[in-house]
Amino acid sequence: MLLSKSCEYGLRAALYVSMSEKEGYVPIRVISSDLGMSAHFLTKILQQLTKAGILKSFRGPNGGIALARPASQVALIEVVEAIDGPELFRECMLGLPGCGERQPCPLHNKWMIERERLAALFATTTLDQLADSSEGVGVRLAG
Amino acid sequence: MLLSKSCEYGLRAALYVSMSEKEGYVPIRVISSDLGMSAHFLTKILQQLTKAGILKSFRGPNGGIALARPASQVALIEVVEAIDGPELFRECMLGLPGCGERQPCPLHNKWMIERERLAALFATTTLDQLADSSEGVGVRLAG
DNA sequence: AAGATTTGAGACTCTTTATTCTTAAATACG
DNA sequence: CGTATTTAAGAATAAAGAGTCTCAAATCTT
Ligand code: SF4
Ligand code: SF4
Repeated sequence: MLLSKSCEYGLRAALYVSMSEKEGYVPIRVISSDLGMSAHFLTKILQQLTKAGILKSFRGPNGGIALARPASQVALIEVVEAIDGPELFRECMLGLPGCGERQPCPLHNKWMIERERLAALFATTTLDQLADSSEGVGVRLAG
Repeated sequence: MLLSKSCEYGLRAALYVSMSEKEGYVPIRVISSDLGMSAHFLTKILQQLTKAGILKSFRGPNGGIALARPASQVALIEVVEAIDGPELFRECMLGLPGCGERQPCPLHNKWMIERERLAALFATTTLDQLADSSEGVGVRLAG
């Protein structure tokens, strides 16, 4: 699995928030309901994004979560690394320590290229790029 | 994590076998010792490769495992799919069902390209290509 | 002030993956 | 035959990930 389930949920929720037209905070309950997730579980995941400075939260009635920055300034890689950590973009394919530092295997070069492409894809894609797509059709975020 | 730990171990062991110059069967105990793995655990993993027709095994003294086919005819993707299954090369990045069939997000096209590149990398690279590398220096398979 | 709403934090349970352990089956050799 | 060697199979345990539950803290409304 490329991304953990928590990470998938976090990304989908972040996209949901960036797509919600209203200005204020969106209750987690609403998000979880719309995306078919457990509210408790999603709350836990979104706390990680809040701690990472990607989301901001507000308690009480009319509370919820919102993007801490404009969607155009949140790259997907920030969400991924906040939840799954940076390992995916740094690890050796065979799980060996000190990737490529000594005796790199021929796979190394090819893998590095793919890994960098993957990192670039996540780093250059922002939430608003996904949210603005589909020309009004709406991005599918639930099954 | 791109590949499970079992899969990493299986790949490393398969590379080890394809690099061992001797003709006969290599005892799992020797492999596990050289690669710093538990013999019991590796045995279990290699059984999956044997069942998949990638390795052949032989019991008793002078027994062990060997490639069922020449290393030049074993693509890495076979090992990966025998252990981790084909999900990695088929799944949606956000874990949504029916990837791309309806309302594909803009990430979809980019992700499909990367996924296909990844699949191609595993599909076109064979064990002997890795084993023959490093011009005698030897491929590093242990930490 | 009182009660309702909503996130924060953490304990807890369940499931999957990782790892170890035990026993059986096949093979070689004296 | 009897014993040592080695894989096969599967139970048992440990660790990590996924998901649930409880309670506290902040905030709003009345
Ligand atoms: S060279 Fe290949 S096997 Fe060695 S650390 Fe890099 S990716 Fe891993
Ligand atoms: S379009 Fe994007 S989000 Fe939708 S299924 Fe394909 S990869 Fe997943």
